This record gives sequence, structure tokens and C-alpha cells, in this order.
Amino acid sequence: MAQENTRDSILDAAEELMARRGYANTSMRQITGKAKANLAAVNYHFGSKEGMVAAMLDRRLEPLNRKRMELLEAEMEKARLEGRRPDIEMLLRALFEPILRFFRSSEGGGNFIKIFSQIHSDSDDTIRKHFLRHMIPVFMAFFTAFQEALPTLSPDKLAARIFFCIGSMAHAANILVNEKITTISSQLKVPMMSDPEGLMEELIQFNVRGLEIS
Amino acid sequence: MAQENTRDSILDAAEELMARRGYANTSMRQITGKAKANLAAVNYHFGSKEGMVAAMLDRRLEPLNRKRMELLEAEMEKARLEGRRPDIEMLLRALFEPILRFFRSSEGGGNFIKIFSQIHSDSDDTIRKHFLRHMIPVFMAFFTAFQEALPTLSPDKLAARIFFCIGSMAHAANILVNEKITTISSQLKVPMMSDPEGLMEELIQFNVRGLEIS
DNA sequence: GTCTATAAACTGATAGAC
DNA sequence: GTCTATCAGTTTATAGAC
Repeated sequence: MAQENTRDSILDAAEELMARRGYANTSMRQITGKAKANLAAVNYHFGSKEGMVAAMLDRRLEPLNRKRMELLEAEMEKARLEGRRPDIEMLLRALFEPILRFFRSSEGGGNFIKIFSQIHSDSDDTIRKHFLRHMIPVFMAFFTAFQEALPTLSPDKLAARIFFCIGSMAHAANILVNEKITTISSQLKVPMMSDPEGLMEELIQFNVRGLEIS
Repeated sequence: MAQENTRDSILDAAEELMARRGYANTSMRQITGKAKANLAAVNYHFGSKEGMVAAMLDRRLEPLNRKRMELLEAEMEKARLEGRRPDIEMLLRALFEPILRFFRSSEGGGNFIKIFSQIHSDSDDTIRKHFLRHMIPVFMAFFTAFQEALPTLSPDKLAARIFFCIGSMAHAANILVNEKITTISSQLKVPMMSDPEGLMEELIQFNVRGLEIS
């Protein structure tokens, strides 16, 4: 986070504040205050608060989804060459494992994960609109791949199961990051898996079992 | 919704507006305007906006969680009498099926489901605080029951899997209700299961497969 | 219990100097 | 590209009449 330009400082501050308070509850004054930037800088760099949020999401979602599509296409190509169906576990890894990168990265990755885990079912049109623009083509590509992996499963049941997978992932990510940021889940007197890699493995195997069987 | 007192009109209006816009984005003026009540009525009846939200959640979560606990205790008692472990599928039914009641009820149940599906990972402390007060004892009771059903599974893995179940449920509920309220998920060119009962059955079987196996 | 009026503070956005 | 000052509108909450 050290030695940044104003633009990136603003996006980092927005990410951190919105991770905790949400979009509507975070004001431009709070953001520019934390970023040590001038209030007018947001409008200068991004045009509006909404433009700032769009830039904040683009910065994270573009590389995330590019990696997902790379891994998806690699498995589809491998399956084609080997004359087999795409493997469900490999498809789930392509969809979920690129998220781990944000847990490892020091600079603000955890803040984005918090936003990411909520945005899948956010009530705010402003923020969900930009998220869906990134996600719809990715979802469609994965849906097609899962159809090839499970050709006898009806499309509506398959779609439902993929939504179950996404929901389980989003909730797991939220729990994992809440553990770091707030003390909420510490109210639960239950042992938590706190290493992202172990939780990811458990998540993938859980969803492999849930998905298969027509 | 017809012939209500001011108090209930306000809660209904709050539920409908917050389902779409979230807590921070819904003002007391919008709520009292829709409820055809005076602005000051919120403070008179509930003390504050936060008090109103607490009342809104209590009204739905108390009967929901009471039904869940009833079903849970029925299965635990039945298992005890029959000298067997509690059945995973029955535990999931106890946790999830009472939610269906809100889809069937005409008056505003769908609005609550939208709020309910997001509150599990809401960024707003105000609303999540009141939700957790209802949920923590319920979660603990179900965690204990699942431990009896899966005694060889380590507690941290079990907790993770239960969170996966909850996440899949919350996301499925959100998708189902979004389908009704907005046109967002219609952007996905994918067939959707639109009957709550069929989706619930698919959800339960998905999570039974995911949970079992130590 | 319901109303009006208003307090006190906050919001996103912009004009214009430097 | 950064700054101050300000606009115009919003917010929750309350005092006090009826």
C-alpha cells in the first residue's frame, strides 16, 4: 500500500471501508479521508461514486475471471484431446481456486473477498449491476462445461446445483474473512477452519459430491 | 395487507423496501410514505430506525426458528427412541423446510426471504447484529445434532460443511426471489427451477451428498 | 397516537482558483 | 491534478400542538 498514486489510494480505501459497511453506508468523505486525498479527487478520477465502484470492481474481477477462463479452457482442451468428458472436480477448481490468490496477497485482497462474498446476492443495484457485467459470460461458459460433464442431468437441475456451489463458496469466503476483520463469528463456540487452502479443499470435495449423480 | 394498524403497515413497508434496496439505502421517509403513515410514527412505535428493523426481524425469525427447533427436537427424540443416530436428511429438512412457509404466505413473505437470504453475510452491523442474536442458539443446537449424526467427522470440517449448506440455501433463496422481484437473473440464459418445493428438494439432496462421508 | 415544523448533520457533486 | 467553498438535497430524530 506504500507509495501509491491518488487513484489507487482511493480504490484501496474504498475497498476497505465498503468491505465493512457496504456501498450505501460508505461516504466519499470517509473514503477520501482514509486515502488522505481531497474529496473532489473522486469525481476528478472516476466521475462519480458509482464510477469509482466500477473501477474498484474492475481492478479485481478482470484478472480473477481471466484466470478462471484460462483454467476452464485448459481442462476443456485436455478432455477433448483425451477423448473424455470434462472432469467435475477440475471445473470446480477452475471456478474457485483463483479466489485463493486474494487471500494470499497482502494488499487489500481480504477486503475484496469480503465484498466479493456479498456481491453475489447484494441488494444494491449499483454494485450488483457492475458485478453481473463481469460474471454473466463466465457463468455461461461454466454452465456449458458442466453440461458436457453431466449430460444426463436436466439443465434446470444443473443450474440449481451450480447456484448451490456458488452460494456455498460465497458463504465460506465470507466466514473466513469475517474471522479476520470482525469478531462476529467468534460468537459461535465452534471450531473454525481458518486456513484458506484447507477450507478450499473441503469446499471442492463437498461440491463434487453434491454435483455428481444425475 | 389490508386493514392493518400503523405498526404493522410500517413493518410491511420496511420489509418490501429493504428487500430491494437494503437497510442503509432505505429511508424512514420512503417507508412511512409507502405505509401511508406519518414520519414521526416510526420513532413513536419503535424508538429509532434500528429499533424498527429489530422488530421487523423478530416478527419473522421468532416463528421460523421456533419451527426449526421443534422439528430438530422431534427427530432427535425419534432417533433416541429407535436407538439410532439422527438422520442427516431429517436434520437438513428441519433447518431448511420451515423457510418454505414464507414463499407460500401471500403477505410479504417473499420480501422477508430476500432480506433473509442476504442477511447471512450482510455488511451492515446494525442488521446482522439482530440476526445473529436469533441464529446463534439455533446454529449451536444443529451443530450438536450433526455431530451426533456424523461422529467420526472432525468438528472443524463439520462446521465448514454446515456453512456450505447454509450458503447454498441462502443463495438459492435469493435467486428464487430475485426471479420474482427483479429482472437480473433473467439476464442469464439458463433454465431456472422456479417452484420453491422442487428447488428445496434438490437443495436437500445436494447437501445430504455433500455432508455425508467422514 | 398522529400531526407539523424544525433541528442538526450528513450526502454527492461542482465551480473556479491555483 | 489538487484545493476550497459551496450548492442543493437528503438523512434521523425530536419538540410540542392537537
